[in-house]
Amino acid sequence: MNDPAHELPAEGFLLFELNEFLPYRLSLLTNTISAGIARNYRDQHEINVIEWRVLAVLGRYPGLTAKEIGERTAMDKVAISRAVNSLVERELLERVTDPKDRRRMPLQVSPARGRTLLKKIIPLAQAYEQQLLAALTPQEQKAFSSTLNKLQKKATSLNPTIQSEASAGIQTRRRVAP
Amino acid sequence: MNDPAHELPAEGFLLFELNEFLPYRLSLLTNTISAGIARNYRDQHEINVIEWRVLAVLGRYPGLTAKEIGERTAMDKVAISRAVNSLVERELLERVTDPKDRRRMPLQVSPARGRTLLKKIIPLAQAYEQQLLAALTPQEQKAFSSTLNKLQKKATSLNPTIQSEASAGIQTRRRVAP
DNA sequence: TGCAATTAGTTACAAATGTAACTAATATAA
DNA sequence: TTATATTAGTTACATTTGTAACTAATTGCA
Repeated sequence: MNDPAHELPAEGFLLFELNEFLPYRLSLLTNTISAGIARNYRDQHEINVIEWRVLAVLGRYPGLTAKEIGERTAMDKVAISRAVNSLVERELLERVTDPKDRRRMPLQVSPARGRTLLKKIIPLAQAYEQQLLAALTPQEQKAFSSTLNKLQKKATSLNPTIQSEASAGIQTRRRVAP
Repeated sequence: MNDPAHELPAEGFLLFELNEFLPYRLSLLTNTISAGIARNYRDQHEINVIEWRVLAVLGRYPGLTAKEIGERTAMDKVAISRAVNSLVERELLERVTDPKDRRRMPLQVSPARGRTLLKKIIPLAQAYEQQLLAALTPQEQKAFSSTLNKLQKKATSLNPTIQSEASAGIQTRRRVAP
């Protein structure tokens, strides 16, 4: 805003205001929203946020494997593996082995328990989202959505290493037995 | 029998799209940004995000106690305690005991190491923020900031229990020795 | 073929984080 | 006063999460 005050004061307090710092503000908002949602999922339905996301993605795209869920959601593959195992144990997901490639294990929301749970949770999630959005005018909603997309793109492009080790020649050497 | 389209399809996939779900989108953006920042803080300066926030708040408001930092930042008091101890050990913070109330321990960024570090990190944080904001027009920036505030307010109001146990009569009983 | 590299998913372990209970100091009020 | 409650901060422990290494299956190419 104002000008050549590029120098920080030599003494006294520093000018930086954490509360106006965009990454901090985003983090705070996300935490507030996640806390509310997570508590609800956990208390009412015994699933955590990762499990909810896995169910939601598979509800929309049946037959994805754990790997493909990771590609769609940018969640860690170990986290997905744990969530999937827990959901399969509780019979919320069905898992089969692809006979053409026995490493792949396509997943589906189980018609009985899984789908029933999703049909209960999805409307709750949508209602919560609507309550949040009610704080905004329709124009604000559209602008916010568009801005989120732009920031996501920018933030991704600014990040040093995301997804580079598999491609480049940075080999992940297996144990060497000489 | 007759059917308003309020019902989810009885079979096939469910309509819900995680990628358009606001809480998920916010979480994804925050994680992308935080990952970039955290990596930088950690690799270049050996501090984590909580420690960075503690330093930043104390740089602006010298003399706050751990408790007061918590009130300003909505961070957990145990997390703050750990961050403060680590920073004091590394002589980035100075801690004294308030003689008027010996439970309180006002904190300050140490003039030598602490302030030097902050003067290095603050401009980096600001530069990162500017790179993000460069994806937006000035009008978009203002609108986004305003919308974040509205959503934060709304999300806070929607949350069931935040900060209610200290006030209400939900006593945290100490051990009973009969 | 056959051997190195790659891939999907899991396991083991360390580091980070949350929760509850704790100590020490102060406040309250009978 | 003195006992009870409250407050600031810490500690102990359990749970969650991230990282690296691992198995099993498949691919690719010499």
